[in-house]
Amino acid sequence: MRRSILAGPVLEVAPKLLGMVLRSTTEDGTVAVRLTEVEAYDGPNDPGSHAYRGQTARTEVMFGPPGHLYVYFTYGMHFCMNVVAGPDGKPSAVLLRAGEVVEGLDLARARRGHPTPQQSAFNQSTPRQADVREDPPGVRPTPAGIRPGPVAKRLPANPDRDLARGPARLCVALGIGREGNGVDLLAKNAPIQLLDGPGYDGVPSTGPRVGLRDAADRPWRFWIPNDPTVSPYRPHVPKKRP
DNA sequence: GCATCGATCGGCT
DNA sequence: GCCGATCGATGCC
Repeated sequence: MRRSILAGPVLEVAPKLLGMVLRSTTEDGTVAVRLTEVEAYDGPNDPGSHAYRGQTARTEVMFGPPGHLYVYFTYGMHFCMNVVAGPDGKPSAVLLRAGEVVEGLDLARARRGHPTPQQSAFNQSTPRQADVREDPPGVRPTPAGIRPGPVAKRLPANPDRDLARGPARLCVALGIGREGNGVDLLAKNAPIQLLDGPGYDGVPSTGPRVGLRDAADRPWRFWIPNDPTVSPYRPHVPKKRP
């Protein structure tokens, strides 16, 4: 992974991050994800960017060189992270919104509070007793003894899909919080690293960024089409007045 | 100072 | 689909 790739215009950098791998190592172990969904934020030209109104203590990392990690805290409980892009001094960044866990699956599951396959009925033919729910009236076993119905529908076919589906989940799966802010992702011994990975050859899908009030019309979200780990689109919703 | 609301998520209806 | 949680950055008086 070369820093010069990240130093270009953020709208060119963002799609290039698709298919790249972010790997994080803590005392608990290593988790790596292949990035499947990102959003571009173009600093002073972009009302949706945290850097739109100039540099603050929170946003100072974005004003530094490309390839560093900008982590921020939001909604009183979540962390989200960006890869700083563009040349030194230009505060553009790419929000990492989702990925597929490709290493450290068990650790990622534990951090996200997902049961391991051994602990649950996921993907097993015989559900444990606690997962069995009462059938609604009218539901009967088929002649083969298989009950279609709420139980089968409530258990997702692939729970691992959700491990890093969404920017805050991605941070949890990788064990990244405040202390990740400012880390140089291209440094040789950094605890969090951006690696070339398999890359992505196809044409990314694009659309408006998720949950923004301002500049909601700019199609600066990029994702790998048909990838199940991409998060669902949500428009901005104004809060209700008391 | 104080009020507002967010680059969200999980639980519940 | 709707709602509440929870805190820090920002903006207005």
